[in-house]
Amino acid sequence: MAEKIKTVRGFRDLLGEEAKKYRFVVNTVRKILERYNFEEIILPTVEYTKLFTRSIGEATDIVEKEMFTFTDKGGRDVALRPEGTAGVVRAYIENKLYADGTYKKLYYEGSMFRHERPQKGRYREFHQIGAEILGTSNPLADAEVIKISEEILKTLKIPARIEINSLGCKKCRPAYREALLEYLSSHKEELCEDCQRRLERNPLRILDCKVEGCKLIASQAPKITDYLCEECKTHYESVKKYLNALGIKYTENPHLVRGLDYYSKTVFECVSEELGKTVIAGGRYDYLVEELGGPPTPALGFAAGIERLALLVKELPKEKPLVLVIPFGGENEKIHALKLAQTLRKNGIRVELSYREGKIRKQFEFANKIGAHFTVVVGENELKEGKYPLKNLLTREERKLTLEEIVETLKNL
RNA sequence: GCGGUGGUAGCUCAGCUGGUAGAGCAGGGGACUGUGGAUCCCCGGGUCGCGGGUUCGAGUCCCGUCCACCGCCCCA
Repeated sequence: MAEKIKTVRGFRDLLGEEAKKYRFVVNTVRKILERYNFEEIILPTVEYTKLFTRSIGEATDIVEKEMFTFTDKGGRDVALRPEGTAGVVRAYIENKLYADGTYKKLYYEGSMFRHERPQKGRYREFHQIGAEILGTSNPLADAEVIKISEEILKTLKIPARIEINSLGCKKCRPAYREALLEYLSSHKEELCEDCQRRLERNPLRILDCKVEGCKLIASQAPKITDYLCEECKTHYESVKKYLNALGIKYTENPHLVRGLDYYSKTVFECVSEELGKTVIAGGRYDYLVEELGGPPTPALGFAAGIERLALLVKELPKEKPLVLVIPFGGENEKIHALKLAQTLRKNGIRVELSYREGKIRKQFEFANKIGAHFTVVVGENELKEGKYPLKNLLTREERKLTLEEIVETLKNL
């Protein structure tokens, strides 16, 4: 045998149940988003590397070590997208979607790439479905984005807690940062190695550290919510008021910070206890559009990890019952079965025509193996009589029916 | 990127201190020539992840490497 070629590390096939669950998640989320009047945007997979370094932040792990970057044959410095928001914002600016003076609601879906250590629920190619609202600072939008996330989880029957926080804005964050830095510096010696490094680069992340000692220090740290400016405080209060009005259960987590630099004001995460991982996350990014060369435009959005959600889907919607049409005999019977199968399919029935040869017993074993619910045998007797035995494999009950009667019986199951 | 565990048949795994592979399930056929999941009988199938080393001899020991899983970092 020739050398077997395998998938590249961190890349994989989705098939069978996994593929079905994946599709179920995507279809469910799409339906919800379209009910909220989001429009789909189909984005390129490859963008200039600069788009991501500028949006996500130079000092983030994603940019520092996780991007799939390469130079194309024209010498362009490009990358496989590690997330979707940057692309949407780029498209928003490039296509001048701000021109009509309203806000835009867009959703996308597709592969994202991050060169990380693979694990269950974490691959180098993974899929997200996300939505963005560009051009509004109204806290109603923040509440609705969180509402959508909750609705996704509820519809998929996935338990997850919703955590929210506010990261403030350009006005209030610097003061907080300073206070935090001052507090953390006074405890520098007690922090873990990573956090000592973070102190310089991204002190906010220390709040999120999992090391016990750091957690303790973090728990005493000044809270961003105590430092919010009037505007941010009002905004945050409004968001919470709307969430309460919608009956959404959430917990405030003053230590919730996100890994991407572009967030401001509202941030949130939906965390699955079972997975121990975040399944949906998002927030507001009021400066990103401007930083990427567009007009000042407040915006927000979220992204859902499709595989992570799929991993938590326990039950799939019922499929149409499968009918196995079994030709039994020679060429005449095969041709008859071939046409009979078409008639059933034309009526919306899911039909497999058996290509299997041999004894009738083997045909029924085959029917079981492929999970058929019904069988129809097309043999010599049937051609003579014009009636076919429709058998329900679960109840083992069999009735001789005409083709029309079979169609009538199966059509609406 | 760091640490840990593991890779033997399609699947789950056994294989003691080195002596050139085995079970269960699955698969194919038959008992049973137009009716299935049971039972019995028979059968096929493996470069023991890959490469190197030690050895008369390596699935077994050593080194490297790849892959998977778990934890960390980080994240959807």
